[in-house]
Amino acid sequence: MPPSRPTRDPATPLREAILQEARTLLESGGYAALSTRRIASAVGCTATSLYLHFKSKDSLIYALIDEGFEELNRRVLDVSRGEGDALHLLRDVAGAYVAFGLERPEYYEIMFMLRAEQMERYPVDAYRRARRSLEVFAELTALPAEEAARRGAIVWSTLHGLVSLLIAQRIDISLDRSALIQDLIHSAGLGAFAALPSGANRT
Amino acid sequence: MPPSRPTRDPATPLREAILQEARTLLESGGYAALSTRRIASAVGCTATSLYLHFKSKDSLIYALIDEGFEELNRRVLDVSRGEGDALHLLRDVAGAYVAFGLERPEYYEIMFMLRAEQMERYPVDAYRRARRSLEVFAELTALPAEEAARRGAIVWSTLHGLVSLLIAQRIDISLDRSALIQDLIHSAGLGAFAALPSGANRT
DNA sequence: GCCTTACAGTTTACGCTGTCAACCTGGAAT
DNA sequence: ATTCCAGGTTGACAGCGTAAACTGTAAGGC
Repeated sequence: MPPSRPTRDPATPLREAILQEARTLLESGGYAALSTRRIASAVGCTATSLYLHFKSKDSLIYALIDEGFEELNRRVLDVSRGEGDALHLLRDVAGAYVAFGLERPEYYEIMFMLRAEQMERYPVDAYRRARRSLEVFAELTALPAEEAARRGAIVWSTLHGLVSLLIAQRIDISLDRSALIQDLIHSAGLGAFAALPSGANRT
Repeated sequence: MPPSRPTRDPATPLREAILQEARTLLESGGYAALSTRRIASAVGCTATSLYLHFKSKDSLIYALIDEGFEELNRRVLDVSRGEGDALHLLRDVAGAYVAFGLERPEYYEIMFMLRAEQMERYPVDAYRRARRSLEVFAELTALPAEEAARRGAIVWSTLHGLVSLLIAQRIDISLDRSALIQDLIHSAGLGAFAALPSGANRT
């Protein structure tokens, strides 16, 4: 006889079903749409069942964040292995970063726009590993480690500023979006390679 | 006989007392610490009394946001009226913006870091008026309106990126914070004045 | 002096949230 | 046959924003 299935399809065990529903809700309504009870009722179980598979709601969200970083890393690292000089590569990488943010704003939101106290329990080392793609900005500068790290952070800040303001709809809509993005990516290149007061660089 | 005071000190009518307590809670615990019930119990009234003076919790927060913009505008406009060439003025203004963000992170949070759907009801024109200081970035470039607006948005994005990542504690703490800020402000100057592919500019 | 009106607050309640403790239940192992 | 346990459920708790109904008090008009 078949191994006695529960009411749910065993091909998608509960944990995966919960994750899948969380993805759907996130993509359709952003972070605000994620609630344990809503997930549970869509999946066909009770809210507390969620805690059999995830330590907390936060840790469920961390799983989604990980998925987001996986995609971001894939996109960025793909592009970073392309051809061309460092400046053009950096612009391509920057473009890939911005594209990810604008194409998957809900993922970007939980990855980079949640307030710190809501992220407290996200393991620091996991976060560092997850942010792998951000190091690419630094590496492309080919500067000494500390200088490179600073330039990388500057590039990241620059891109993050635009992406988060666009997602939050704070930028004047009368501005030509793609021109703005182009200019800013160019500007990020300047931030990475142009002469800064602090030292080593090339024009 | 005295005009029969209610249990509360009439010198600070309820609306002001609520605002004051909201300020205190915001400054001590950020947006997450703001709850109608917590405010009410600290003030000595019920949660629903709040709705006699504010349309909703959101509109109470808008009042705080307005206060934040008032301070930001004061700081930025003060500096923008200083002496020096446009580039140095822009760096001073950028410095003032960043300083505000880092010195009043809880205000910065509700002003610029809340997700869009939570801000939906903030009147668009009020928001435009509130953001007066952001136009300074554009004005200092002394470029044709459209180009200036784009450059201004780029500068703002750049600064916002750094401030929001610092506030959210996403930037590697091993980096020298003030050097980073210096570099980024320099970089924002480049974004405003350097040659971009799109046209009019000066070195 | 009495009645009306308006205001300023409270009580109560609704539906929502994340989470915990206790309970149940069906199948596998002893 | 009995025990054990993983995987679920029920019920509850404390908190949230907010709407409706109620209460007490002050001021104004007659």
